[in-house]
Amino acid sequence: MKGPEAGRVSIKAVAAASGVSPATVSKVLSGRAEYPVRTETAERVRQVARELGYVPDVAARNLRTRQTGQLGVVLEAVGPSEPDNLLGEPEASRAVSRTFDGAIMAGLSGAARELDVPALVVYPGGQQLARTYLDGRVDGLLVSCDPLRGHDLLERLSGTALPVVALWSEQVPPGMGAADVDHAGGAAQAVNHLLELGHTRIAFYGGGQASGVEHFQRREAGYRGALAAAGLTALPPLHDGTALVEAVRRGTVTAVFAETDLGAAAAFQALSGAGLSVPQDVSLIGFDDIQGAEYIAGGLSTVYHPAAEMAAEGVRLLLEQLAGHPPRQVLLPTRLVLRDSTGPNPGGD
Amino acid sequence: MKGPEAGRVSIKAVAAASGVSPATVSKVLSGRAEYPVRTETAERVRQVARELGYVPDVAARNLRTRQTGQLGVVLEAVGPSEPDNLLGEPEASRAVSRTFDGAIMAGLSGAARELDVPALVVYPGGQQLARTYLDGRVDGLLVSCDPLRGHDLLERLSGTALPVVALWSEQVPPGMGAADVDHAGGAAQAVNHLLELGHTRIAFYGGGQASGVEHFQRREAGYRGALAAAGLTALPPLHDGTALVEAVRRGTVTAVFAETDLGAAAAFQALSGAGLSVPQDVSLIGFDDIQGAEYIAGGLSTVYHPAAEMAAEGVRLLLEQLAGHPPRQVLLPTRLVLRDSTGPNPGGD
DNA sequence: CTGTTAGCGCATTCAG
DNA sequence: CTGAATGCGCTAACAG
Repeated sequence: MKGPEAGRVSIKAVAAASGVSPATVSKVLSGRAEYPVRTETAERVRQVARELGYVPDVAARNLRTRQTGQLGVVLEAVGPSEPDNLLGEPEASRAVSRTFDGAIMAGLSGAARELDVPALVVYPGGQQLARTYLDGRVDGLLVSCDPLRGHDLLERLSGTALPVVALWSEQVPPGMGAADVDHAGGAAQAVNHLLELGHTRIAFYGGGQASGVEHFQRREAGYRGALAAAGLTALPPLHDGTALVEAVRRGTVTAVFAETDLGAAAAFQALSGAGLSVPQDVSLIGFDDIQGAEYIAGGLSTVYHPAAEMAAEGVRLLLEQLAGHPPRQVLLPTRLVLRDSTGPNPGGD
Repeated sequence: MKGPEAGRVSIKAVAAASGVSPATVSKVLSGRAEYPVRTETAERVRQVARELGYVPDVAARNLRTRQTGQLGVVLEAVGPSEPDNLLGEPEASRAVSRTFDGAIMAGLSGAARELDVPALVVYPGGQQLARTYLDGRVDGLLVSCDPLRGHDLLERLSGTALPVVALWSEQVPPGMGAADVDHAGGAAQAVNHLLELGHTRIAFYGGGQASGVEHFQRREAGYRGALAAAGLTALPPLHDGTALVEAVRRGTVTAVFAETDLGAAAAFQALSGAGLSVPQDVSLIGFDDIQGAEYIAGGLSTVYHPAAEMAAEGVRLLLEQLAGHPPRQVLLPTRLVLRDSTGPNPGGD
């Protein structure tokens, strides 16, 4: 039984118990080949260490080696107690990140595990505090950017010696890595899908207040780009349910690309409230593939948002930087998820 | 300009620059009253520290003080790369935690910020690895319990000197704190709401495979308890859409309490596919208040699941334990969220 | 009130 | 191949 004393076994105790010096124990347990130790001795030391329940003290190790192996994480959405935003940030922005914080953590954890990062240090201050990330707690920092405010932190960090990778950000100060989702590309996938179904009158549903959110702007840009590439022009964006219903009734639009799945849900609610059906009267496609998307609009066609993959990529990028490579910027590809809310264009065009 | 050299300013440099000894600097910057320092001196030291951009080295501090102020976190859902479960864990279990990991992190972060916890250390190994949490990285550990596997880890941890608080767990080994959601109470709130609307034939929708999940069992128990308290007997549980539709058509049930919001979404889909409407033909209430619940079933009445609050409470409990208080177990109250999927019982009874 | 001394536990020299 | 000596940066004890 190792017992509660396990934490108190130091390298010195192991050394004494196995009849070697602390230095030798350290060499053995470091596992590194550049320290030649007789196999026999090494074996015995390892055995004794195991028996004694030796656990290396990371504080001492960190102090000595001047690094931790740990990566820092700044999450953007830090909970209900976060002070209200002074900039009048649209609610949509926060909702997006709240939706994906779980996925972010999952992606980070998965990558960390695979790449042998012993721990992730989450700074609870979010991006509010100008606190220091340079206190030696971590070797590098992942910043999950607020679409509206993230850049401040990045700017402040850009002068420091701390390697940084931005998540959810395409543009970063020089010297930083970045991983983001290809919002424009995803929007184009959605629009192309509708085009292939024969639709030509395709509207964008969303925008309005939330247009301050860069991701959504890129989605709209992707939508416009895909239409332009097909020789079509974008219709005026639909900002609410009544405008949508009206446009569908008039036959002005036969398909709708919603900014988000939640937007698609709202659109569907307006539509079905007006007696219009999906996809018979109008095709509907969203963006995000949120949990429960299969229950929206009788099974929502949408674009998968690779938040977890992006986070995992961020870990890889940061580790790359720590290994001395120059920072890179990466855009993660989305993927169509087709369910039942999109169908062929019934009309002539 | 502090510049990239900020991290290299040690307490010794500050001492030299302000003409005092390192110890005095330490005393000043510790801010603790038990070390009396002349206000004048203190002022000067602080000033110099600021000018030099001094940042305390946590590794050194941790080594010296034998504590970190940091709290460890073991999240259960650790992403897509998690090795498949050998126990045949129902998908539902994972879905629940994935849904709430974002909320958990938000709650932890918020509480950590308010209570001046400098950082949360997330162990990426999840509950898979038997890795050590005793390496001095953290002063205490929060374990977000897998409904099925969490207890193993808790057992293994219960012999150690590390203070532990379990999240999402009612029963814990002696000596541990715990915070959980009051699933049974929440279910009772839902059922009581239906009873107040005049329903007496109230069915539980869910169970089936997922019945291995303790939380869901407690929800069902709460449902039964509330009915029993009203002098009613529970109906046979409905495990799928067809059973549900049939029961409603027969008039056997007039109201349904679904195990989860996602379950409610599935129920609604089956119902509306069969031409039945909510709440006219049958009232429907869920559990969780997931994002998008307002779009389920035309606005789902449900029970708010205080995951973030539970996590925040966990931080408080752990800090309490670290301060020497005995561990406590806390159940977080749920709250009804009424929307449009529940209505009065139209029938005679 | 302030300075001096002594280590926290480990990883790295450099001798042997 | 192994061991003795050194110090990472800080803070707790004690001496002034």
